[in-house]
Amino acid sequence: MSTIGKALALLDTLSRLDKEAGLTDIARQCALDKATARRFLVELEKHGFVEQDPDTRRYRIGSAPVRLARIREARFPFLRVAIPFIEALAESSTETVHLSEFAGGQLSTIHVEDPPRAHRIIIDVGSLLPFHATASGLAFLAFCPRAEIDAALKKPLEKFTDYTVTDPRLLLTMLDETAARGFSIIDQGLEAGVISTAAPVRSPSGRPIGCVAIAAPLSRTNTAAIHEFGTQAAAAANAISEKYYGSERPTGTIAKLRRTD
Amino acid sequence: MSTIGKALALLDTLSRLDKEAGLTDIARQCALDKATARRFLVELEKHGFVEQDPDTRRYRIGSAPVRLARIREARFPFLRVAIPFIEALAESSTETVHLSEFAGGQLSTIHVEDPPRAHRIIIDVGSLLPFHATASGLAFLAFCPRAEIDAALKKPLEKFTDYTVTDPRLLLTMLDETAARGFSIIDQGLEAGVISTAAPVRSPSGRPIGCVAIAAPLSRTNTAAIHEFGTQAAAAANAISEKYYGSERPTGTIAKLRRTD
DNA sequence: AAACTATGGTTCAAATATTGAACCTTAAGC
DNA sequence: GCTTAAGGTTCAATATTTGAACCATAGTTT
Repeated sequence: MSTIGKALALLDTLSRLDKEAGLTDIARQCALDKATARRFLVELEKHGFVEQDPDTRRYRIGSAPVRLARIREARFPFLRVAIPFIEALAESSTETVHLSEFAGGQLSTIHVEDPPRAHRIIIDVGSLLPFHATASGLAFLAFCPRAEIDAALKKPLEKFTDYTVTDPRLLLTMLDETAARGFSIIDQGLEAGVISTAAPVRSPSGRPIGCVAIAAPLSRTNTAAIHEFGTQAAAAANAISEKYYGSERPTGTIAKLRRTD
Repeated sequence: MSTIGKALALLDTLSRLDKEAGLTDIARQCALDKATARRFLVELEKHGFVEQDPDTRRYRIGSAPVRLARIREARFPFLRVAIPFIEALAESSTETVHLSEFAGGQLSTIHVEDPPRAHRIIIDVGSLLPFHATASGLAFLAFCPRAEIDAALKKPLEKFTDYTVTDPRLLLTMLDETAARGFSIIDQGLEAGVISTAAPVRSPSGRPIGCVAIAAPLSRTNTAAIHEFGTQAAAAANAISEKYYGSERPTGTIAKLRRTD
């Protein structure tokens, strides 16, 4: 792996820790030599990507990403555009609605709207969504080129619950259904007792950039309700896509996209 | 320079461009070989720090910084804490108030509040503040250890206007005045017709982490008004510091800090 | 208080990744 | 259909990265 990759992986690891971490800790978590980790941290600090607390000597994410994020959001205001739709969907569905974005080969949760209910699904911003075990992952993959689907299904597929589907053939069938329907459904794939449905937000070229998903307790849903949620998620995803990219629409139909890619 | 440093410098350059840029452009702007720039971009893209538009093949800042920024702000909510004070100051002073943060060896503007007046100073979020030519830069340096002051004044000091002070000896005197007074004043150092005053937000250890600054048209200010603004900026900076770090106060007096560092 | 341990931080020869001139490919312009 | 320019790739030469061993400091145990 390149040096840059290792340094960025360190940054990612640091960001996923619950709190500030010391040098030895960081080196261990990243499987790097202490000297290497230190040089990376010093270099990242020079550019403001990490900060070292002068008292505790522990490291934390710096402020450079905040500046970059502002620029990114100013030019490419995905959150700003999407959040109103997510809020509306949370209100109408009275279930947890979350938005994910594809970046760095992973699908990450970037926003969550909780419904005002005592019993609801809790999802954290920043959490990663496995492609094979979440509605978002499936919805994302279903509209990707075949090569990327195969690549994703070739990796080891972790079994999170008794219901997690890990058979690539079966997953392919589910992807076909998702593509045909326009939204995915995953029954307890990541967490027991939770059923989810999701639809992709796509760029004008048809490529998915993220997903809108609704997660509900299995105990208070039925097939009809889930299909209704899926339809609503797909509508929200399309609305976000349209607002985000202007009135350009994804080229071609879903079926055509899957064939030509 | 390390590979990581070069890659992060590329990211910084990309963020400062007005719009998305092509490979050749980026390579030229960063003084890198095309092959090198490409490898960096590919590596940065893998981790979500840049994105390549699939149609135009141009590159832009990716979404990874947005995720990192969320984490940073959740753990270290500088903007969230500071903005109310900046807003209040803009309202009471009826001039442009801006907040800067030190990161990666530079002082960058991270927030600006414009007053509701037709004639006002315009400052962009993201703009860099030279240490010797801005009130923020001076206020920051004045509370830094002597070694850092010397390092900053040793660099070539650009003359932005006829009024920019570039004599290190004179600047040192101004820094002493700033430290004694608690806020800096710069008369047309960066832009003709603009006078500014600033005070540092400091961590409990006394180290500046950023500045609160007020910028006003020279034509409608006088010495008394500027001193009043300076006092207000210092009060806001201290209030931010206190709220941000809890009730811990910067250790020692200003004079002591300057001597012992 | 001496010995121990854990952490942050540093060094330098050996190992490895990076570099860039030259090359290929594609697409637009004429 | 030729020319130009941009994106992208290759591989030997080269500069950077690596990590075992080291030092320094602070807290803890005996």
